[in-house]
Amino acid sequence: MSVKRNTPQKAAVKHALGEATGFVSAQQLHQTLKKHGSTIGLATVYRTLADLAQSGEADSLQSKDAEVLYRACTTSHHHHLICRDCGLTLEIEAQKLEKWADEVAGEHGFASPSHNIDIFGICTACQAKK
Amino acid sequence: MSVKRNTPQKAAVKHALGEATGFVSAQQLHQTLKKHGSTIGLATVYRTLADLAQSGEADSLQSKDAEVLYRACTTSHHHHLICRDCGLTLEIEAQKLEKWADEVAGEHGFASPSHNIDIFGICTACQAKK
DNA sequence: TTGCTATTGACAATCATTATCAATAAGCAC
DNA sequence: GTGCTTATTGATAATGATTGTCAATAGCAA
Repeated sequence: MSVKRNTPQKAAVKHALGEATGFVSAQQLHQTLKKHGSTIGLATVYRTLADLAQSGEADSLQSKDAEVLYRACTTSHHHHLICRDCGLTLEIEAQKLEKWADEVAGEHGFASPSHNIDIFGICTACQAKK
Repeated sequence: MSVKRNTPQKAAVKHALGEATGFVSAQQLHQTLKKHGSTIGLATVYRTLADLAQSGEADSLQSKDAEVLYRACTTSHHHHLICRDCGLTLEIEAQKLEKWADEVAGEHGFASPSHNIDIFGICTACQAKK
């Protein structure tokens, strides 16, 4: 049960994640930080992101090619509407859905239900670009 | 535009996938096939699974630790209710959901909507084991 | 300031997946 | 059946994200 410490590295990762527009990978974040002069280590970026995801300060999501993407978010439960082109992300509230998912699980006798729900599409800006 | 050929290897992968109870990884499937005496190569298992997923004969899903899991399925669109313990999987129909997802996308101006929806829980059998 | 130890960063190790490529074998015409 | 074309296979190397290791560093409480 270790006590957490505040370090400039953690602050930097947190800040960089907040600046990003959509979901970003640990690798991308590391590149960005280095471009801005940071000497932060790649492993530290991974560790910090894992912590943030753990504590609910960031959402994570698997991309198509087997890398994990992260994004700063509100701590309340929500889902995402994500642009397949530019990665723009909107947070979606869906009380109805939560209820539906839990009901479906209950109907089949499943306990401790949880779910993954993400919607993808092409945002208006990216549509205009074509 | 190559013409597909039927090979015993493809049939074996397809059969093994059908035998599996829930989602399995390419690695697991390869182990299983070898245990049953097959000399199939790992790369072939990967290739065949990718083809099946492409053609809609199998569903794929990302597990927590960055591996892709596959499962034989009906070709119509559906979602899954998956046991976190034993991997038991049920297919779920949800017209309401499809509609809801498309509506949400439309409301925000997103085109060509698609979605990932999976529900997890502990099935009755696994609850009983505790 | 001092001491304890959480944290860091460079690098090695792991692991799933993909690419390479020579050898094999489907499918087809005859 | 025979022979030809080329899709497919399987062994292995290569890739790339992520995690483990460990000595050095630096929070933070006293």
